Amino acid sequence: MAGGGFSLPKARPSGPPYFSRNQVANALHQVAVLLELQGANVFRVRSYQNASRMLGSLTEDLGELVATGRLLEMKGIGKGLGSALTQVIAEGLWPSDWVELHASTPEGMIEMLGIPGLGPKRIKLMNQELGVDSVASLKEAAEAGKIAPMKGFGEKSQARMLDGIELLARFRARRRLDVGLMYGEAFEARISQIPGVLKVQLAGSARRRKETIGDLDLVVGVDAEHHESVANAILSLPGIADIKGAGDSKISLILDTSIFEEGFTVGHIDPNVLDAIGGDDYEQLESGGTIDAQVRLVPPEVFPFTLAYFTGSKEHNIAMRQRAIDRGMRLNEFGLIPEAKAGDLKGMAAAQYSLPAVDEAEIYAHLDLPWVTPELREDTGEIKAAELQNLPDLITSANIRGAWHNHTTLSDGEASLEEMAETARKMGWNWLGIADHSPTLKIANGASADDLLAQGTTIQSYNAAWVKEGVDFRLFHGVESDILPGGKLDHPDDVLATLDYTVASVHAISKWRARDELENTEELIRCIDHPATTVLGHPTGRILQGRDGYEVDLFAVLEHMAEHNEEGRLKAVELNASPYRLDLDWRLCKHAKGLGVPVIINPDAHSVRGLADISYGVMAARKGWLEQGDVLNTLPAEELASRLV
DNA sequence: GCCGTTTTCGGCCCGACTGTTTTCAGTCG
Repeated sequence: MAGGGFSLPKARPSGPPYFSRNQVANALHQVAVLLELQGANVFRVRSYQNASRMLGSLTEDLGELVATGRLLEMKGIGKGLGSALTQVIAEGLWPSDWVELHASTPEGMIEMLGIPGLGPKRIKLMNQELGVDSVASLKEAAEAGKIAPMKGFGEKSQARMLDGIELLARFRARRRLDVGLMYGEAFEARISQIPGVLKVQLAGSARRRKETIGDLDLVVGVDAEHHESVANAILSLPGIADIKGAGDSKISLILDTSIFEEGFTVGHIDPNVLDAIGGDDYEQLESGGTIDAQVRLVPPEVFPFTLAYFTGSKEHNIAMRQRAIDRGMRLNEFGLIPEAKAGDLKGMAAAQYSLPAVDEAEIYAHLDLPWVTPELREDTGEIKAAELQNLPDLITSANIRGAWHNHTTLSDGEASLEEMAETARKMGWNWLGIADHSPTLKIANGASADDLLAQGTTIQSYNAAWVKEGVDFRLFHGVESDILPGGKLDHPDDVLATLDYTVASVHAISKWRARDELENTEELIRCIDHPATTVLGHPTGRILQGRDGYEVDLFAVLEHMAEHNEEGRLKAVELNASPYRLDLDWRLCKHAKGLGVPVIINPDAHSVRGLADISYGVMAARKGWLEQGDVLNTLPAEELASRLV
């Protein structure tokens, strides 16, 4: 979340609107969390959460919604929130009870929510009884044995809290998608080889391709006669560091790196990314790493229901469940059960009356919907789109013909121009763009104008040779220019004019993070207005699990880019495909698409191996509802070239 | 706090597991 801090932002001086939609959605989320910690009615908490999510996925201008009063007509915005938000946007004043909530809740209590197994109720209780108000003071109290004697707590709870604190310190509780998939696929492969296993599939946020993953969910289909032997076999697989719990249908485990048959390495990481995620300690941390996994064992006829249920998201499930209720049925992890037949039966006992489904598509069909691909299951409009038979035809890796933002040994890449081109061709691409760093970025060995021009000459000669040989492949020549103060680019205009394109990116992260949203937004817009700027590179500078991006109103930036595109000047936004970045965030892809701003997925490869990171970008693009036509990588080389004039 | 072709009150998704209890609350997904 941009900004990071858990506080209500200051109103921008230029309002109204005094706050961006992101800021308001964030504030609502924070109020929901604070209300939980105060022990407020859970449904009241939920309405704040719903409103936050609704605003976060809105594509209309919030200021306009307030000005026209249409905000009050939106589902989830009633009298209370409606007038509060109107005041926030139109007058720049946060409601006094929100301010009071922030003032009266120690920040450490919010941090404590990140400890697995600890929720708002017990945090509140410990705060009242023991004065615990931070992770540090909780650790102290637990080590002193003060937690266990409390009513409703015990020795085990106390020990679990200490374990949880250690986990939080090591991994901030979530892992990047690439790491999660690596563990998940390895575990899935091992389970699939156990005799008696009919099916096994990774579910949860990994299947939905979220940029970070809390824990792994796997669903295993097994006949009753093999249930016990399969459960035992899973518990004795290599790679299991600890067994947290093992019930009849659910096994809860901690996996470590010994799950990988071929060992574990983190591969090449950019120095500036590495710095943000812990520097030289990172590889050691990751090789000593663990991840939580839950395995559900179910009979084969129940498998699709359990898979759908544990794929989530929670919000998507709630909406689906409601849809079932509207049709007189009950949807859960065991089945889709007509209420009239289920009666008072619960859980698995009711499942015998379930409508049959051999796969997820049949479950959706029972609810009059086409199958919804897991990436879209976030309750951000996919159910409505499915209902209207209007789901996007999502981009796939097979649609990708090339990418623009890649590095060579001219700056900080590990591979030569030739090696990069060769690998791209082997991947079946038709073109590749080279965009090495510009001079200001000394840490990345930014190339001088002369070296850049020489690189251009080499590229021309390669292209000429390929034409001669009848090879359907070409190189594009660009640069990744630092965005300098005033939104300026890092090369003279006459040098930039020799290039096919310019990727403009922020690298002076600490400086940008020290400034406010308004200044950063204006600076980016100035840079986008530079005639040579073609692509806005990694638009927020975030490093997942490392650092938040700088604050910027990307809605405003994208709207500005849209104006250029409408007037025929190509201004594309990068979806940086590095699993450490995935920036543009998928949540904003749909907005870029709606505005008509082209997206380009860039691996930002610093080695031949790095080109493969494109797959993470495609996952994020799919999650962001992008279709072939929204993404420049899908264009044939000549068509792309024609967009550059 | 929101919502309503059973509308202004009484609902709001629902089940598993854990650790604490001896009938249940808290947490999670």
